Amino acid sequence: MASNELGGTQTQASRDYLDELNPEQRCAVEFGMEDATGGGPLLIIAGAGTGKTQTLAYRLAHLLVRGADARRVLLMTFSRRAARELEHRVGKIVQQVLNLDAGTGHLTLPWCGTFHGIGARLLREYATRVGLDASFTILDRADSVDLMGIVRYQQGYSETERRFPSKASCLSIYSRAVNSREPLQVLLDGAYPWCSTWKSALDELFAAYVAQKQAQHILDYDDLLLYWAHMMEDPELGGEIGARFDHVLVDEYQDTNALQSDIVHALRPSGHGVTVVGDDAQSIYSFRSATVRNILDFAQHYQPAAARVSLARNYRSSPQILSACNAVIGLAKEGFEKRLWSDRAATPPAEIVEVGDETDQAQYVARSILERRETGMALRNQAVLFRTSSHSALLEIELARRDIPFVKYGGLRFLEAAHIKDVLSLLRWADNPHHGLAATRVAQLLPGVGPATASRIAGAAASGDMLAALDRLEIAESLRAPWDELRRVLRRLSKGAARWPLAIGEAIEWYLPHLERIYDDARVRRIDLEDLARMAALHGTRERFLTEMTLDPPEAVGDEAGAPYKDDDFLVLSTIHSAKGREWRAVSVLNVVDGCIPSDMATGTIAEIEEERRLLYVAMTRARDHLSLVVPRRFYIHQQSDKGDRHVYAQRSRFVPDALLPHFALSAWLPTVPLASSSVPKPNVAPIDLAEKVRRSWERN
DNA sequence: GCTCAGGCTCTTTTT
DNA sequence: GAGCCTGAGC
Repeated sequence: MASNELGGTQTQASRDYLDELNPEQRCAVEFGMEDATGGGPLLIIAGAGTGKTQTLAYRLAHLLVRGADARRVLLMTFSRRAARELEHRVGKIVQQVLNLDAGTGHLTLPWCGTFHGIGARLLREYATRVGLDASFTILDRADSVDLMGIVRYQQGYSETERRFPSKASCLSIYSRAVNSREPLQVLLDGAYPWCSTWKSALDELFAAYVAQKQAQHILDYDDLLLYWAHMMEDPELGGEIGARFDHVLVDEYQDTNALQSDIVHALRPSGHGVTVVGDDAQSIYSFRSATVRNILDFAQHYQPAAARVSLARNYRSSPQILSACNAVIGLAKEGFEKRLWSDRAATPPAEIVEVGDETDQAQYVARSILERRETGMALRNQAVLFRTSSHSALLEIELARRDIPFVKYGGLRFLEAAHIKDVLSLLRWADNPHHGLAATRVAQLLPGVGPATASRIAGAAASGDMLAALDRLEIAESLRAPWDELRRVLRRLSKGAARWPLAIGEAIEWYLPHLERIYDDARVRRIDLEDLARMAALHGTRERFLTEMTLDPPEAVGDEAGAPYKDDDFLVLSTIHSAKGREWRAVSVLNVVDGCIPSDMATGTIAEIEEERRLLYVAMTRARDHLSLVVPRRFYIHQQSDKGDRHVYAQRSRFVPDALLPHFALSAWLPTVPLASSSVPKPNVAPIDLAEKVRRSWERN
């Protein structure tokens, strides 16, 4: 697109647009520009709110303005949302600098996306050269767990007396091993000591899991990186892929794992044209094998060492909020020493609010959100963050009760609902006849078909011409009608026959009778299917729809689906992980107590606890003008099988010890006394103010 | 070979 | 409260 026009259009007028940057940012943007290759490796340490995206966008724009070819720039971000935003910002800057009018068309960076997304693209392109089927299907996490479960069962590890790790544990061990590139025994001893004795059994299990994936022409998330890394290790192919790019930029480098850093290093072994950006204090993805060592050791990886620029001026938060953030991260054990500073206008200090229990917490938060809204702060400028998706359950009820619209990020996804997976499985099976996992899932929807029949059906489908093979298959007479229906829809969906997006309508139409039969709440689920159909229409082909739904699933409940709601004002609820890179004027953090932050699932090792500390830091640094940490004193514990529900007293999070309290304003909040307990007449009660009551009836409460 | 009931375990964060 | 495994009954 615009890249062609960019070559040679370098102008003098473009110099002063860098004046908007502060000296450190400018240094990062201009680094190595005297060199046609963009200079040696560069590490940008960008603290929270220091204009990281801005700096990266300017550096990219600067490269393009000075003649770099947009098609030869590889930009990897953590999420698709971040990729889109960067692309948009770069386009705007370039357009302004070169005085292109809006009609010139938007600049596109064709190689801009997540590691997994870029990996998938390269693998499809090089599939035939590396022995893959170019129409491979990508397995999402839940499907990977299911496949691991099947293999686990086939290998005979599911007999209970042997107490073998669960399918989910098996997959997470496998995934950790792949992404960290650690030998299995080392990984087990370090992170899964209770599984250490299963080393050789796990070796066998994983070998079978890999064989199954290959037989079914499917890749899981880890494979997208693993096969890519393997391609890079081949001298010829690796060189060829590396030579396609002049510049490699990686955002959120603190959250990359060993496999990803190997890929980056292999793309450009000399480090020329490599820029990585990140903040070690915000590393929160070690459960996905991300290692903060990548960023801590990046500079020394090269000879001579990579240049390093640190951004410490914070543009986001008020000095009061920042001092609380700095205090919390100041207690961390390791990291680049840096203190963020801000000269924004003063605000009241960050708050710690004690409430009675989680019910009070929900009331307090809902109420304070409405109060701020009354002062003119729109709901969309406010967010509520929490460690675990379920922590917001009570608040969601309270918000619904008060008619406060919200969107929730993180946690259970749309795609994980059984009825969505059923329909997607049908499409995936039609797309990839070898996909036994999808095939067995679909076949078992037919009443009277269980695992045995389903696996016969899947086996037949994988052998050559799927439709002919299924026609030949012997199926019990009692299954005749549903079996005919299934083959009919498969024929209509088969490659070539299916027009997109009409095909999804056919798939849903076939599925509806099964939906009605299986679920009591079929009507609600049917609405989800309508949403799915709408999303499908936004993608050009079936293959792209299936790939993108897996790699970039709709992030929020209600996201994408409800276009008419887009203009509405709504509150954001989000897990802290999903809040990365975002900011709001007011942020409330729920359950700032030990057991939630840090999660009691993550207090085993010092490294885990340190990561939980960074998690709280990430949550706090999202706030611009208002921050409150909510501390419920009493907790109801459900799901403790033996004694039933009980409640426990919680301590304020260990990450905010008494010594840090001077950085906060402390308060306690009590719910308004319920009417019943105040109904005893008190002396000197004021007369009932009916006028007040009438006025109040117009207030939103 | 399919389905359903009953007893067991585990419970986070996500591309 | 859900998911997993087993075993009884059809």
